[in-house]
Amino acid sequence: MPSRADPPTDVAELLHNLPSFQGLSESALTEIARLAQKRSYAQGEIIALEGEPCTTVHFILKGQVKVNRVSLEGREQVMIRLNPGDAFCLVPIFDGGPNPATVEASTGVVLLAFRKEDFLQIVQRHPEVALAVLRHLSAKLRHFVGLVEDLSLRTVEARLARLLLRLATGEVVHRRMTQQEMAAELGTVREVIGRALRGLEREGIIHFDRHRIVIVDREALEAKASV
Amino acid sequence: MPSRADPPTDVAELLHNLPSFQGLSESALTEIARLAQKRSYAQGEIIALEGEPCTTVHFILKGQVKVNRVSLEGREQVMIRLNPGDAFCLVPIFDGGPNPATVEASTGVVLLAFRKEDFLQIVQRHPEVALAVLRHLSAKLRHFVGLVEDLSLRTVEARLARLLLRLATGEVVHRRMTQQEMAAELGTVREVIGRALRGLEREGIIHFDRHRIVIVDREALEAKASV
DNA sequence: GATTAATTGAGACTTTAGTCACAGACAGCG
DNA sequence: CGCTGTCTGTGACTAAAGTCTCAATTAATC
Repeated sequence: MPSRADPPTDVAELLHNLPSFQGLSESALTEIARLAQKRSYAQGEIIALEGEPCTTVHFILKGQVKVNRVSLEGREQVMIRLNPGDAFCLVPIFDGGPNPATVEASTGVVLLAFRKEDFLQIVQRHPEVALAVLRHLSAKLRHFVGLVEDLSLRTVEARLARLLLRLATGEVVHRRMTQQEMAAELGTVREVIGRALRGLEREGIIHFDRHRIVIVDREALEAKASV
Repeated sequence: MPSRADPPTDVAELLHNLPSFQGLSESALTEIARLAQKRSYAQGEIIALEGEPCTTVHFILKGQVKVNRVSLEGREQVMIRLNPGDAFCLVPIFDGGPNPATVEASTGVVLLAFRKEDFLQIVQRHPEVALAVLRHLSAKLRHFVGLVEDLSLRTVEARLARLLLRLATGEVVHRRMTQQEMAAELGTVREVIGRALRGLEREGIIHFDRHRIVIVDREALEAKASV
C-alpha cells in the first residue's frame, strides 16, 4: 500500500505534539503548519531507501519506524527505532548526501513531512527549532556510541541481556519481538539468539510464560549485561 | 602535561579557519571571539573523559583527537577521529548528559573552547552557526551508521581492506598506524590484524616495504572490502 | 478446522575471532 | 654501543559466532 497524503486538517494542532516545535508563537506555528504535509504509511512500507537522494524531512506523529541496513548476504542490522516525536532523514537534508539507511514502518505510521528547502528555512528562522533538532541529533549520536560499543566490546549474550532489561517493564518483557527481530537489533542471527535465550532459561535467569518473558533473577541478568 | 590556556591573541583570526563560523559578519566574529579560549594539549592527553559532565565545546584548530571507549577488559574501540575544523563535546552540551566517550589527543592539539552557555547563545543568535553545527552532527551520524554496519555485517578482513583503501594515497599506505591502533579502530585485537595483514601479503594483494604498505592488487583488495 | 505460513528448537558442524605465551625485530636513548 | 621499551611474528589453543538442516510448534487464513 502506497503512502497517502492525508487531507490538510488541523496540522498546526499536530505540531503541538512534536517536541521540535515547542516554544513557538501561534503565528509561527500556523506558518510552519502550512509547509507540512501529513502522510500515512502501512506497516512494512519502505519510507526511505538507503542510497537514494532525499528531499523530505519526516516527523513521526504516530507509530514506529526502524532504520536499518542490509548486507549483501541479506543480514539486517537495525540502526535505531524511532517513535512519535522523533524525526528522520535529517542527515541527508543537512549534509546533502543520499539516505544513509533504509527507513521502514514497523507499525502503521502517521507523520509530518517538510520539503528540504522549507525545513532549512524553518531551522534558520526559528532558533528554538534549530536547538531542538540539535538536541535530537545529539541523542541519536549518543545512541550510536552505545551501539558501537555493544557490537565491538560485548558478547551476544551480554547484548541480549541488556535488550531484555531495556524492554522489561517491571519483571515482565511483554513486548512480542521475534527472535529474528532481536537478532537484527543485536547484530547477529536468529539461531544464536534462540540458543542464548534457552541458555538464560536453563540457568534459571529468565522464564518463558506464554508470549512473555519473565525475568526471574534480575541480578544475574544484570551481571550478564555488564560484561 | 596539563592543558594550557594560551594567551588571548588573534582569536577572531582563528575563527576564519573553522567552517562552523563561516558567513558571519566581522562584528559577530569579534563578539564570538571574545567568548573563545584557545587551549593546547600534548599528545596522549585526555581532553574529555567518558561519563564526566561537560561544560565546554571544543573546535579543533590543529592536530587530531580520537574519540573512544574502553571495555572493562581494557579493549579499546575508536568511535571516530576528528581533525581541524571538527568539533567535539557537542552531544553533552545539547542533550545535557555526560560525555558519551573519552577524547584523547592523538597528536599535539590546539583548539578553541566555548563555555556551554555561551555556545548555546551563539547557536541561537547565529543561524549560520546553527546550520553548520547541524551539518557537522549529520556527518558524524553518517559516519556512525557506516561504523555500525562494518562491525555488524563485515569480517575483520573486509574492514581491514576498507581501512587500507581509505588510508592509501595512490597505491601507498604510509603506515604510521600500529597494528594495535588498527585493531582499536576496527573493533578487534592486535593479533588478528597481524594475521590478516600477513594473509593479504601471502595472497599477493599488499606488500610491506619498510614502514609503508603498498597495494599491489587494488582490485583484489576492493573485492575483499566489499564482502 | 484444515491447511498454509511463520516461528522456534535443536544438533552437528565450520568458520571466525580472541587468548596466551614467547621470540625476534626495531627504534630511541643514555 | 648496548639497554629498554614498543612493536611485530607465530603457533597452539579456546571460545564465540555463524551455517545448515530438519523437526516441532504455533499463528494466520481461508
